[in-house]
Amino acid sequence: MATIYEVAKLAGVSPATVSRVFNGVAVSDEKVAAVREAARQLKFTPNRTARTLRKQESEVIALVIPDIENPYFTELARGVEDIAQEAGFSVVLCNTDAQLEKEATYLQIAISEHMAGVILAAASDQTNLDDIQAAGRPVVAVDRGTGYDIDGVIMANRTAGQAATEHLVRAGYRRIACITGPQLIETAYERAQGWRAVIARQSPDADPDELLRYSTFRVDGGREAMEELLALPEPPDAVVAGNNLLGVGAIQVLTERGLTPPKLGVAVVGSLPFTTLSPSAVTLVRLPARHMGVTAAKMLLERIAGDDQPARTVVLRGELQPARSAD
Amino acid sequence: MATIYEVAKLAGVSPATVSRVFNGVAVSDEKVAAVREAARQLKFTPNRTARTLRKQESEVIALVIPDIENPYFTELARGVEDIAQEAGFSVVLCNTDAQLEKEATYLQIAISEHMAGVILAAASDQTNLDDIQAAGRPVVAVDRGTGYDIDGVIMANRTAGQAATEHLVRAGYRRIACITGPQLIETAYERAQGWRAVIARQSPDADPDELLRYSTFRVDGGREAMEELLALPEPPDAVVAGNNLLGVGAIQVLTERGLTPPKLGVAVVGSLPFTTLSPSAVTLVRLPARHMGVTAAKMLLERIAGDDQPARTVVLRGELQPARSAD
DNA sequence: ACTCTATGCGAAATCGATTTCATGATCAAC
DNA sequence: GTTGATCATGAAATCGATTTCGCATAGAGT
Repeated sequence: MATIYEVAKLAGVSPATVSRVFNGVAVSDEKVAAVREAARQLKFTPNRTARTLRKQESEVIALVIPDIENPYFTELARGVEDIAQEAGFSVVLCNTDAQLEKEATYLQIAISEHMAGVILAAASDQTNLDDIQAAGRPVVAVDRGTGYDIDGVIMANRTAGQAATEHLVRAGYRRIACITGPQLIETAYERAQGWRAVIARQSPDADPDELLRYSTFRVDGGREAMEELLALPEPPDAVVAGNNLLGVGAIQVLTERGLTPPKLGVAVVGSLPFTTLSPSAVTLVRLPARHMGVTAAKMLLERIAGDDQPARTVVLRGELQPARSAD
Repeated sequence: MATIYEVAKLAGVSPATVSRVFNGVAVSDEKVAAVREAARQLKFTPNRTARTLRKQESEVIALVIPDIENPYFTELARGVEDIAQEAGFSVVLCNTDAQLEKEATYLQIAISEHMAGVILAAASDQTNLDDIQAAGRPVVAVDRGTGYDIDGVIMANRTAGQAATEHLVRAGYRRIACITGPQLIETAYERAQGWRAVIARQSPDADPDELLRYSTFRVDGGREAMEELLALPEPPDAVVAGNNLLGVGAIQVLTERGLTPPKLGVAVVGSLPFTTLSPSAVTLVRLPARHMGVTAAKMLLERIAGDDQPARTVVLRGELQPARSAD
């Protein structure tokens, strides 16, 4: 816990010079050597708090996500972390539980801790970014939009929902249900829209909503919705799950009832990283979560560096990984 | 981004008084009102950096873990977060990838950002805590020990390994293998020791190491080890997986080969949160990860509050959840 | 030889809060 | 009525780094 003053005294220079040595400003070789030696002896580590206070910026970026227990978001986090690390930034992970209040708290903290920027997977479209924008901190949206004109990286959700559904159609399924997340969450809604478009084309007469379930983006939600669907007078012969956890829930229910895919067709928008199912039995539209994190982090770093071009939105596509029927 | 000085001026008081208002020190009612009103008008939020610098402590605790993509650790993180939140602390999650170097970096950051304390799942037993101890910051070990005499919360790993193995024995399996994590990681080693104890009792003549595989604590590791075991001249009829991800990997391989449990018996030390397998087919020794986080957070908060009783170690037990053979 | 520019470096100001210290006011006690 | 204790309050010091400013020295240009 040595300070710059103690190092200065030991090295026989001024504190300013010590600071210069550690910030790559021109200092004579002999003084550099003296300072480094003194710093080594005292185990000097610059106090980041003081540094941040003076410079009015820190090398920390906040990653604000709704569910840290969802592997999709941890994968995203890995992407962010890898890029940030390289650039000398550290990442603090903030879990909002999809609650606006917690989210607001973390955004305030980001401001008052002078964090360099924020990557935000918004809890809803109600998120208020006025304060953080007023503070001049860059924000990059991931996974979901925010209603503000800021940089963002999103998935082609509608397309993904469509691809998943179409693949089930091609595989011969005829009564395809859809389980997705809360209706007010854009990703959930869009994926359902993709599903709906295919259904409408396929069987224009059917009431689409009969086989559509808005739920939570969690395993429980998938289980409940799947059970509801199976209890219908005329149950579906296939289902599209709107995210990884819904897929897990749905498949759990199916497995328990002996309806293991492909007996009942399952397509998931997202990956099943820890599935113990034979990987070939379920159709996936894999979402490049890590890549989303990487892209967002790069954009944020550019903004932090002062880039002020107009806001960009990057759209990433999922990759269809079809189930192989015979395995 | 108003400062305390601006608030003071607007309210017609000194900055000291503004600080007092926000820290619950006695101030006359009228001045309190004036300050609050001024703060409201200016949207004043205290600058945490300045506060931290002056007070030499912050309301942030670091949670340092080896693998943020492992649901075991995210569950632990949830436990920590919930308790910390209640107490007004925020948690920053630091992912070390099981690399000593990254871990050391994060520990340095914890010091130089004046974080209030650290909860650490050590990357190995080589972790150096000298600096952070010298800085007087409390550290609580989770999941794994550290070689230092500090508070800790660990699982009864040996017992868990034993329970998992015994259950397979009772279920009638006779050639039980074990896949565990890196030998130098205490949890991996201990769980294997539990397995070994049962095997030694059961078949004293057998060479235990033939059926023991040290691997990584990841899905890949489980896959590889399982494949190796199946390729043996005399393959096992059951396997104990040393953690959740190894279990996933092993089961994946088995499923691909039509050896779905319980055809080949599987017991996992840990949970399979996102398994799509019928939950009853695999024996689990569930580890209370969330509870571990909760306990660790409470201990850390006590230390932060100044508690200096001798170091405590809390041992949590896994809970056997037997596979039901007929389902 | 003389100006001009560049460069190294120390003194001191600065970031924004907290906290110590001193002051003056209020009130109870004797 | 004096002493003493208590309390609200402001001025100023403080936390530890960065950065501005100004000075002194060195080297380049004519």
